[in-house]
Amino acid sequence: MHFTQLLQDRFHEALKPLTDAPESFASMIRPTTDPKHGDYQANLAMPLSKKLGKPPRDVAAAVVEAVKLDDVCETPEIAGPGFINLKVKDSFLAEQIRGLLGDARCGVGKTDSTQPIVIDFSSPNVAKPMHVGHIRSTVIGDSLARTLKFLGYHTITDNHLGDWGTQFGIIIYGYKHFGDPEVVAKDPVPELSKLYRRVNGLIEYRKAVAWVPDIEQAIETARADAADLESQTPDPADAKAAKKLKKSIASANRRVESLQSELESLRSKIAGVEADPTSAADAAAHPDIDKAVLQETAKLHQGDAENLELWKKFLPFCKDEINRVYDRLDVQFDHTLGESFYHSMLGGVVEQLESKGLASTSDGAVCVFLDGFDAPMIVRKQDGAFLYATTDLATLRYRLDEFNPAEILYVVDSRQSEHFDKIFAVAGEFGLAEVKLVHVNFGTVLGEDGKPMKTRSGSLIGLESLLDDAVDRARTVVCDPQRLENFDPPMEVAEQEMVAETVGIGAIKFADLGHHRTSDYRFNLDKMVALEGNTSTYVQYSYARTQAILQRAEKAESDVIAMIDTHGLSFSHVAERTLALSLLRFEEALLAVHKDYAPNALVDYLLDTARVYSRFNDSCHVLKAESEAIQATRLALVALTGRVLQLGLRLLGVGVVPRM
RNA sequence: GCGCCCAUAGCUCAGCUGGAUAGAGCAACGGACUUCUAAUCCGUAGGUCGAAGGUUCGAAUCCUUCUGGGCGUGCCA
Repeated sequence: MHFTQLLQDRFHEALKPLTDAPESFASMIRPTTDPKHGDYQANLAMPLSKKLGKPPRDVAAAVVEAVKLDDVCETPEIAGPGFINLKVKDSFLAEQIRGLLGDARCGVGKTDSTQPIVIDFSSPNVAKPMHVGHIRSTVIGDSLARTLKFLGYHTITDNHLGDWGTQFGIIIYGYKHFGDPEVVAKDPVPELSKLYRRVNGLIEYRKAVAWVPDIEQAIETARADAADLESQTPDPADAKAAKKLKKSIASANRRVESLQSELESLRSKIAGVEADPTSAADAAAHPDIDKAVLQETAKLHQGDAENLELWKKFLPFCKDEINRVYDRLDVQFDHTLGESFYHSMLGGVVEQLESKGLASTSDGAVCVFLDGFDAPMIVRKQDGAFLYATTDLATLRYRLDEFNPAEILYVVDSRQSEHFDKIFAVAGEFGLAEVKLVHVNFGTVLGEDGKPMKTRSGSLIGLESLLDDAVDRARTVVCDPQRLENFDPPMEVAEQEMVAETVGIGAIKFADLGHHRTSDYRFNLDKMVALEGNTSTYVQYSYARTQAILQRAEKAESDVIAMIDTHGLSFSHVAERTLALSLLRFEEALLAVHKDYAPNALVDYLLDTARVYSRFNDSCHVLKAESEAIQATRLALVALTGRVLQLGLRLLGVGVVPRM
């Protein structure tokens, strides 16, 4: 059901005789912001009046006269300068709600489109622990995939794993120097993680040690700059220059502060290693560990038998590690074609670029120079190694050959915008642009302080511990003994755990998806899991209430349909009508998600519908309804609300529980 | 230097291709429970939509300039 579309079609017909651009005016129909103006408003009379040279209210009257709406709407009203206010007829609403009963799709249509949409998302580096930065791509991509698939599109999800990079050099080095083959064979996943952390810690230690003098020097310079600026006396006659000087001083001081905080974090990292006897001994014994790791990586890429064998042996375990997180998040992929899959195709990509005259050698690197970009896209380094731009081009070509998609969505951080601008530009010149390429970019997850989220020591926060925290908090809330007393039969521990997991994981996903993807947002676990507010808990709770009512009434949806067939469906309270209208707007919410690739449209819709339901719940008693006819309508609304909320949450990747 | 993005209530955030009095949640204050789960609902208060111009019937939304902030910027991904 798509009211806006229906109304637009009707107006389109009526506008044909009045203008040669009926669709542009018909598109000026939207839901009202204030219910006193009805349900929908058409704002086309004002702009149209100028074209026709007639007063807008006269134009509105003419349009109202021409448009055929009597089966759908009450008589339109003309208000203010020429707004046409539309109110959907109760009989039409009732008819549509009747149509939703028994419809598993909740009134949402299916597209005819058959050409696939490839969705590239998550794409972590295996062997490295997943961190908070991976939430967004994973959760947004999964939600888009679920939503598009439900809308009828042939979706193909692909997790473009980083499975061929330095992190394997790290593990291989760790295995060769610190690994115990027996222990690794016995318990590979945690052992490999341990090896990764051990070696990576040493590399970071070395980097930190190397950086400290640079940073100290930089602080000196920045301090001197600041002091120099402060010593200048502003010209009192030139207010603008004085202001600019003040600004420069503030900026210089900020720079000093930021460098100092970086220095502090480096020092704490160094102190951490040196305080631990094992780490300190490691650090002393492996002074060139960073270079050695790069050598192990290079050997792997060159096909060194030993390293290749280790890579083949370890990769499945590294995948197990990330799959554990995906299982917990309930995220699946159709394909997991990592960087290693494209390794053999990279040379060919570079050759083709060169033979087509797109690439040229500059400073020993193979570059593609593009109009409108200062820096070239480098596809092969001086040392012969390929870069991610090369892999992305190879991946694009493979996807076109293999899947013949209409669209490819890249759910990747906004900071890579320029990279994708270049990739898309080259794709055009490379003959790979017979497809809509979209960088579905997203902002950064920030901590409480408004800076990118990190632990005190400066490292990124692990994703799994974050999920654990969320579930722990959800548990204390969900398993509050006072609340548990309300349940009959009592809630066993297993059910409590299930509820805590569903609420905790859902809270993180829902909060992430609730923000527009392009904006940065502050991560606040307390707010996400809170009982009050714009949270998944609120929607999940609303769902649980619908199920409680249906259970008490001992009615399945089929029983409700039978009741409606006997009594009909009609509204006796404004809250019923408002809820009905909201339920029928589900399709519009899903199409809005598709349009901007922005799941927050669905989050907003679900919160609004849950809120409307809460009001309905408050003012319209179901079991004590005044008559069986009224009860039939209310039961229908309750059953449909339950299904819409459940389905909507499912498309966000969020689960529900029957009671909480 | 150049490029991209952002600035909306005390706080966290919405605001669709320009529409009527700019919304929600949190926090604050005042109400409603012998509950179909009060994890709820109702009400009050809170805004010069960073600033200034412009486009027009009409601007948070489009354009220009300015201010403040973030990110990116030739061999990491």
